[in-house]
Amino acid sequence: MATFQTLPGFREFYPEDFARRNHIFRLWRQTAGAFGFAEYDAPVLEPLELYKAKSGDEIEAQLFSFTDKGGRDVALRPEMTPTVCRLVGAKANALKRPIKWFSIAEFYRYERMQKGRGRCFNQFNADIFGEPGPEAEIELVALLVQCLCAFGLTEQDFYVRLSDRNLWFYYLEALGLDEPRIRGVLGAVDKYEKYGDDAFTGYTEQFGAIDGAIKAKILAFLQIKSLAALERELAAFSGEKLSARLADWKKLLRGLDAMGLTRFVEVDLGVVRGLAYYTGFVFEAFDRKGELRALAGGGRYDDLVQKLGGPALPAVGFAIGDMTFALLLEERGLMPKFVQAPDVYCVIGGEAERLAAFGDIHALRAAGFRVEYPMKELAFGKQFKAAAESGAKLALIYGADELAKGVVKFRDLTERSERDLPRDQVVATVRDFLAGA
RNA sequence: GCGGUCAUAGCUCAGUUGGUUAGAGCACAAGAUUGUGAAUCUUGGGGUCGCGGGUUCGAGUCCCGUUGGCCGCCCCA
Repeated sequence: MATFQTLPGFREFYPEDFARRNHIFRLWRQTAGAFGFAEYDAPVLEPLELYKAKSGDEIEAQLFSFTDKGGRDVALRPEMTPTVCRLVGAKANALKRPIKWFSIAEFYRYERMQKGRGRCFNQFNADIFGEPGPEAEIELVALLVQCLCAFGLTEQDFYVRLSDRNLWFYYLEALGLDEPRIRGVLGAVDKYEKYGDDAFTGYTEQFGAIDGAIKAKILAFLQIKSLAALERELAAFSGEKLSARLADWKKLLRGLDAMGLTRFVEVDLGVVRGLAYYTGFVFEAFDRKGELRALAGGGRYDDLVQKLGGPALPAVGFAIGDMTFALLLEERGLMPKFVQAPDVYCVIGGEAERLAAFGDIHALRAAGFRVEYPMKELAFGKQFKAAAESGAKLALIYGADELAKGVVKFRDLTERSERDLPRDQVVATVRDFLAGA
């Protein structure tokens, strides 16, 4: 047993693990590129104050934070949003709108481990700045869906729940609640799915028992699962805010429908999401079976760039975590097996032949081919076995007989056929063979 | 922060009411095999039984503590 262990909740990526991670990152990156998002990155270590400013002092308990040698209070980043707000805020006036950015980065949270949650994880983050209308949400929900579909997941595997903090706010306002009570109700709404009526306990303690008629309206609103139901419910209310909001909903859902994404999206006003900085549409992706933690989450946060010292700038964003996502891929059998197979395996007779082979090996590698050979002298039988196991498509055989004739033996490992090949044609022949394969 | 559960080889695990030098399969390595393919056979390396303490003539086994894993609660940006 090793003397030193990894810190709790941290992960090590052996080559097979790293290949899986790369696969995920590669498809996310490719998908974001297709949607016209530009990639960025930023420091892993940030001023502690950046996160306190966004989330309040309590956040420190869940951060890897410490004082550095210069006396600065710092924290390993637990999320990307404050950082990207700073980046965008600092150059907002010079950036072409809309600003569509994404990142794939590692984050740290000082939390207890659970299935799908560790202290160190990766997230894909995508954000759009400078677009106040639901056009930004359309783009991001579409990107979110495609970031999952790119791996072969379908509407059978996951769905996106769509909700709206603004709509709740305007609705509860129309029911005559003041702002503190609205926040109290939203807290209850967020918990309702899990706790039922007990979700209102906190509200009752703070504000007294909620009016029965109002509670009934709230519970009815919470059940709304479609645009049609929403329109019916709001028909009884007048007011510009609510009708403008309804128009946004129509635009959003029509846009998603036109992209063919309706089958992935569900209206579900029960989703409010914990943190209070969201200001409009919010959305979360879940596995259909409901066995895993949320796959992704996001929403609109129009006030945050300004709150963190930048100009007023509307923003929407979401993040996909890699841990739950990888669990889902494994569960659905969508995680490929990765083998790092060379293109060419060289079989080498002895030390003299090895020196001859080295020239070709390096030339092939310089030409971009993946070439392997045994580092130690091995019987031919073993070498052919190794060549077959390596997954290489062809073997080059450097034996004394061949080299005496100025050739190498070129063996197609799939066909099990061989022919002699003049030394000076090795690179060109390998290129032709692999291009045809 | 709280609770449950587990910890023996790289992996999966066995190990009897406490009793000699802790085992198997897989994996890895060597040989059979000095020029041709995932087989077979033989052999080998690899363990302070998570760590520390206690009970005992004797602890992988029983007790206490601790660290870590997994699962759940709180939280979830």
